[in-house]
Amino acid sequence: MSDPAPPLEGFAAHDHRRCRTETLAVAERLSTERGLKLTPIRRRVLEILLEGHRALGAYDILHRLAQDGLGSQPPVAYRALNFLRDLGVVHRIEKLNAFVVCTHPRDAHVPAFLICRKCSSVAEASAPSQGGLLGAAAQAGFAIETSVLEAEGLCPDCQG
Amino acid sequence: MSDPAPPLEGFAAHDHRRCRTETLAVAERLSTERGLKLTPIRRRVLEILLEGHRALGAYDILHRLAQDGLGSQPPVAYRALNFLRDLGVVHRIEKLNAFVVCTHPRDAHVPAFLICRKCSSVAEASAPSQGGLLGAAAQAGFAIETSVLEAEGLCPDCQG
DNA sequence: CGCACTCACGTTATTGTATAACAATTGTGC
DNA sequence: GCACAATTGTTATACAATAACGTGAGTGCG
Repeated sequence: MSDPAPPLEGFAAHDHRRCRTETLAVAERLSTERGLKLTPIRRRVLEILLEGHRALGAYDILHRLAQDGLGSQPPVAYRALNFLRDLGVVHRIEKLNAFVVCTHPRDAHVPAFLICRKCSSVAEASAPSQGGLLGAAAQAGFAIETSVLEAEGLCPDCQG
Repeated sequence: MSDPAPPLEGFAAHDHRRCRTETLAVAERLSTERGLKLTPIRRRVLEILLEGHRALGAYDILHRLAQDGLGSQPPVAYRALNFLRDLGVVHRIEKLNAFVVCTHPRDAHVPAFLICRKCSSVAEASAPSQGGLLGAAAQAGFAIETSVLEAEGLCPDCQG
C-alpha cells in the first residue's frame, strides 16, 4: 500500500514537534468539549498520523496498532479514524483512500490538498473561495454541506 | 450500493436526448481519432451512465452489463470505464467510488462536482480558477498535474 | 500466404477498503 | 443498584480494484 517512503514532513519546513503537541492538545480539548474521550487507541492513531504529513491507509494504521497491542480488526482503526474526523483533526484523502492530520484544526475551512503521487506526502491549504463553485451551486439550487479539493502532482522533493 | 433512486437527470433541466446522442457521437469520434474503437461493451457502459446524471459504482454497471450478456467479471467493467475516462467522457467521483458522464467533454477543464448525498445525482461545473490553489501550490514548489473539486450536499429535488 | 503485432475480451484468483451486526465492558448519574 | 451512553472486541461480509494469464480478431507487410 504505502511506499517505504522517506519521513518527509510536508513541503514547507515547520516546527513539527510543536505541530505534534499542539494537535494532540487540540484533540484532547475538542474531545472533552464534546463529553467524549481521547482514548489510548484514538490518541495512538493520531500520533501515528502525526509522525509525518503523509497519507496513511486505514490498514497501515491498523497494522501499527496491532504492533502496539491495541487492536487488530478493521473496525478498530475505522472507528478511531472516524472519531478523529468528526473532531476535525483528521481528513480523508479520497483519491488515495487514506488519511492525514489536519494542519490547521480549529479554523472552519474548505480543505484543499496537494498530494504527491510519488511519496504520498500531503500539504493542506485552505481553499479560499472554492473558485466560484458556491455561485454555481446556489444557481443550481444545490445546498453544499462539505467540499474538498484534491490536487495530485509532484512535491518539491520528488521533482528531481 | 446505489439507491433505487428516481431517474433524476441532473439539477438543471436540459435536453437529455440530445445530451445523450452528442456524448455518444463525441466518444465515437474521439475513439476513431486515436485509432481505437468504441466497442459494444464500451458503448453500452457509456449508455448506462447516460441514462441519468448519477454516479454509478463499477459493480452496478457490471450487473447491468451481465444482464445484457456483455460480461460478468470486474475487469470487463473497469476496462471499459478506464477507456472512457481516458477519452475524457467519464469522470470518477472519488467520494463515492463511482463514475459519471462528463457533461462537457472536449473542453479541457478542472472538474468540479456537486454530489447529492441522497440520490447520488451529480452536476458538473468547471472550476474556474481552482480558488487560488495554484498560487499556494506554486509557492510550495508543488507541480499540480490533475485536480478535482467535490462538494457534497443536497440537490434541489432532495431538499424537501 | 505466413508472421508479427496490437487491440480487445474472457477468466481465475487475489488484494485492498469498509461496514454491518452483535456481544462485552466500563463509567457516570440518579 | 440500576439505567444509560460510550467504548471496545469480534465475526463475518460486502464492496472496490487489479494482477496475471490466455484467446481470438484485425492489420500491415515481407
